[in-house]
Amino acid sequence: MSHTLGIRQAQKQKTRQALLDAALGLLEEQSLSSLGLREVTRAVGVAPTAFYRHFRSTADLGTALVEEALGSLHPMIRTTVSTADDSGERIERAVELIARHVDAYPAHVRFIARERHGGVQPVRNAIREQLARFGQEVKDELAKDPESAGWSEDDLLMLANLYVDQMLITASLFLEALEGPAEERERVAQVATRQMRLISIGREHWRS
Amino acid sequence: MSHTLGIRQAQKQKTRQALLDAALGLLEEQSLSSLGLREVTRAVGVAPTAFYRHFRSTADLGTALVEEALGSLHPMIRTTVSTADDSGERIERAVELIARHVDAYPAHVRFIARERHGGVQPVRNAIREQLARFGQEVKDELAKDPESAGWSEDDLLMLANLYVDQMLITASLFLEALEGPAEERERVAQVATRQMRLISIGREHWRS
DNA sequence: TGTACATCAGTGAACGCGCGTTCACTGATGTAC
DNA sequence: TGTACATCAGTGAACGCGCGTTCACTGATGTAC
Repeated sequence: MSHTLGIRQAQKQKTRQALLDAALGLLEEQSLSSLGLREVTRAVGVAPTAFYRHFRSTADLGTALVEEALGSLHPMIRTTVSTADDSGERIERAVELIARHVDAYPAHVRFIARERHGGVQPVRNAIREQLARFGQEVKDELAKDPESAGWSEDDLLMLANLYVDQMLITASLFLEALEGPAEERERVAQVATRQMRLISIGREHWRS
Repeated sequence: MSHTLGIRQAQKQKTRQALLDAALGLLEEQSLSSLGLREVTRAVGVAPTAFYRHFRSTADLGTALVEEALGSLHPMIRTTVSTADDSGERIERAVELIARHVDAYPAHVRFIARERHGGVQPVRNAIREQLARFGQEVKDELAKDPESAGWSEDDLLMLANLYVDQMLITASLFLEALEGPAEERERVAQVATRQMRLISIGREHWRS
């Protein structure tokens, strides 16, 4: 039998989500360090003081947004990296996946790109931790690949982080291209694919 | 004969520079989009209204900081990329150069990393333009290299931008390591060197 | 060189405004019996 | 099922404060003769 939340709990979660959504919208045009608590509650339509029932501060809300933006991506990344088909196709599929993710969640991607080096330390730390997890996970999947025979753990992690950084750069370029014509997005996809391919060629010929 | 600035002009430039310096200091712990004009003037010790004699807004000050942070780097990058010696040594020298630059100008590097995707559009644009110039310049130098025979202009630019992005990532990692122990900085240098080397290996075996 | 006037970087008072945070509250929901 | 009490998400008034911007000003520097 499914556990139904009480009415009170359900309403609270709804308000909390509304605050997160409103904040994410406002953050398209500013940084977290200038986001005001009153702005957020005004956008939702609740009293400023209601904010404190859910978050200690806007920085606290920011770390919740990091979890929302990156927390659910881990399985997706694992399967994308691990799927064993032709290396060239795998890269094209990865780039395609990034493009679709940026289309579907532009505000989340923008938030991560912006706050990764932003002015709010707890949020930077939360993002860094998530990206480090991505790095480890990509490393784990790469390790299973026969191509990784003879690779040290350090070198595998070095390569994994190179891929992760490259994915982020690509996502951020797709984001910029969202407002432009479709050709621009196609150009970004082609450049990203060739860069990933070049890295993969480097991997094939690597001797530690 | 050298042209001496009038006393008035000299004093004005001095105040302007003091505003830029103070802003850069304040931006170590926040984003430009939350930097207040009064904060800056207070830090310098002038009246808030004096700000308007030099900048229209904090966004305007931001674009001036972009020029200060990146404008003088073009010759340095050109010579680093173009110097023709062993490829492995060139990479080590480049990483070393980045490390020293981060040591010498940590606040400038932080500012660029933070505002590249920050909440102030004119500043993002100014940074994008400077980085695009870096990409073109690196491409020009790579083109002179005998290794680039048979490479299309597009592929050379793709590779050049890969190097530029990699330099930025490396600079940002050195920045984080600044507060840590010396071993951490050494680790960053080694990882960055190997990543650059892997990219260069990819370059050697690239077939368009 | 000296004088009379123009320029303009920096001042200081004043303004209206939105901010984060506190506090006691209300009334719907939850719980014990 | 009905009743009496507890919980707690959201309210609304109030606070002191710093913000960006305006304006007329001052007095050192610059310029014309």
